Amino acid sequence: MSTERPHRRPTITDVAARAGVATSTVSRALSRPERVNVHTREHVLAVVEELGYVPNPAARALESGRTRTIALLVPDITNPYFAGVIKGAERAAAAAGLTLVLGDTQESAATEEQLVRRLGRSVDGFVLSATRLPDDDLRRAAEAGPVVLVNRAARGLPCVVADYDSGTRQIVDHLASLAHESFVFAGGPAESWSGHRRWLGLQAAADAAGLEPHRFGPYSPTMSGGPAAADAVLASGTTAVVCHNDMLAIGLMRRLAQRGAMVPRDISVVGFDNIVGADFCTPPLTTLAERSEDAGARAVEALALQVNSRAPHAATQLLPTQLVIRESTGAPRSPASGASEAPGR
Amino acid sequence: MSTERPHRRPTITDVAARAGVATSTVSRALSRPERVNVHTREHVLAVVEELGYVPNPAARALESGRTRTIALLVPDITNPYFAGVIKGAERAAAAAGLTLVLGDTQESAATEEQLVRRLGRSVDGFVLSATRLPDDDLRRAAEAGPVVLVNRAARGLPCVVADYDSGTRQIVDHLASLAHESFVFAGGPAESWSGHRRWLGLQAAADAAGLEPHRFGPYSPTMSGGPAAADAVLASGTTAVVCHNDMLAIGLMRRLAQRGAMVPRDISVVGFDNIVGADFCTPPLTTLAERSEDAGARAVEALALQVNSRAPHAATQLLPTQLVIRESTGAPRSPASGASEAPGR
DNA sequence: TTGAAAGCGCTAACAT
DNA sequence: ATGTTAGCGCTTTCAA
Repeated sequence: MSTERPHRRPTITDVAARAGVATSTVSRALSRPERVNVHTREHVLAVVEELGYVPNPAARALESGRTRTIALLVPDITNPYFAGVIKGAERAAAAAGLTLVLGDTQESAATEEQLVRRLGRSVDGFVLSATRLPDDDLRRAAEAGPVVLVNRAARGLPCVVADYDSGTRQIVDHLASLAHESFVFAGGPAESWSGHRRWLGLQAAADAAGLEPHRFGPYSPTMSGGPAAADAVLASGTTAVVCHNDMLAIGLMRRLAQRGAMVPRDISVVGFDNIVGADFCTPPLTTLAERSEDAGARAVEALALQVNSRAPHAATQLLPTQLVIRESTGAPRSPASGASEAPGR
Repeated sequence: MSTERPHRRPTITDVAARAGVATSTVSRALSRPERVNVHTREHVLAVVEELGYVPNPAARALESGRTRTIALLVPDITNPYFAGVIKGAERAAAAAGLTLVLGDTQESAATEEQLVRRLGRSVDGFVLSATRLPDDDLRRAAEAGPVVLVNRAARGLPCVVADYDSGTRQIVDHLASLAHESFVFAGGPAESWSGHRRWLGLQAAADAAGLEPHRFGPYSPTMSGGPAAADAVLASGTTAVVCHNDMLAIGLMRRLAQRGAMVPRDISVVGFDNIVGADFCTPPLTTLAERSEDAGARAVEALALQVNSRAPHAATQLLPTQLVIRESTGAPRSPASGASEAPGR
């Protein structure tokens, strides 16, 4: 057993002393290798290696004002959609040499605002995913440092959003081709920008296709929002329901099953997100696939650009969406053969 | 439009000057309020408020050597089990005033090791969840700073683990009570400690209950591992399979369905984790529930303790497990009535 | 090409 | 109770 006292980590001074040079030389050898004699550089690097020296990021941050750390805020980590965003962001951050701090805002604007404030000084920028913050707060945040939005647009801020215009059109066209004449949109949180866009898109597409859209809700965008939505939908007698997201759709389908309604025979169900699980729930869910990992990755890349260049730019990146048709959608029962109104018998 | 130049953030010096006191007084007023005259304190705090002063964490970190940041490393963020761990960890970290950095190791020991090195200087400690690192590496990491393990035990390191002894007994007893006489364990990655423990527990419990256990694998602990496992299981003719985790179990059941095998009629399936999705897959999965959020939270709490007290301690926290019986398990077909061997016909 | 020295913003002795 | 001062580890002028 060696006398392993937890020895102090070597500092740049230690390296300089050991190498017989000034600290500034060590610093240069590390960050601007070309500005130091190749010979001394190699010597310095050898000592660095020998001592296992690693620069202290706090000291660097103090000097430069940048931490090489960015924050990603999501409404709910356990929602598989955001898990995808996180994964993509994590990968892109690692690739850009940035450290990723994660925050769960618990679907709350207040929590989100607090996190932005708390983390503001420790990070170089934010990726705000499905933020619940009003535009004003967003712009204020953007004044303090780079901000990139995911699935939310705000004038002057860069963002990565799914192409909901195309997506909602795909959904409505699908429903129309099945001969549905109207549908219900089971909405999510009122502050949800993507929910708003989805509804706008659905209305426009319905208008174009001659369907009649109705909006219910708001419901919690989780499985627990399902029962309320299902009951309302059942009571309405609609033939199709488009849900704010897959979690809600799955929760809704469970309740539907409990209440004896068959999907899609009695009601067709469509979701948004195409989360893991949408393919193995019962019945497998027809849903609009977004590229969540791509979204996370693109957002971080855009942020990295701003962090590095210090140049704010406000491009909007539109990510394609694609309707994945599974078994939760079908033709509505024709009124004449509807079991519930079968005469006689 | 105001001439909003992005003015320099106020420092402690600005506050001191404005308040007409020394910087140390400001510092004290903020961190040790009781050690400063109530009157001056209030004045200082007012100025702090007025200027919108927020301490620079980098400067604090440089001085104290602590960053009030901890890292959580998980093998795969998109696995709902780890999403739970992350959520719990995030909540506990916020409660303890710690910032949480997240790392996805992509099921790779090399990536994990790299992350530990890269983040080592920027965080006060690590929570390593289902780490793939060998004991030696773990101990080395623990020398550099506090480490808490989730679902992995290593001598001398604090950890939070699920009670697999009880859990595997529950599984085997359930299978035995259904009159299964043997079962297959579809194993996960060879480096997985929890996989190892699960297998050990299953063997012991099987021994006690008089069942015959077989181990197949390793398989990828994801849905994509399912097909290989399903095919092997089918070929073996076993009546029951216990899968390394729910993702694998669900992937396996899909393949089983594709190949025309009925669950549980032809084969009973058991998973580990009780992820979201285990309740709405087809058929709903019998699985051993772990308290993933609790695990994440406990681990962070244990880490916070070490970070604050600087006192290493190595307690093992055992989290209860509970078998959730759903519809993927049932009695094996009695050999006499087996459809596949029905004579004649 | 290299070295000396001045901070970055904050906290913690040490003085008063 | 408050002020003065010396760093924490690093980068960056400015000189040599």
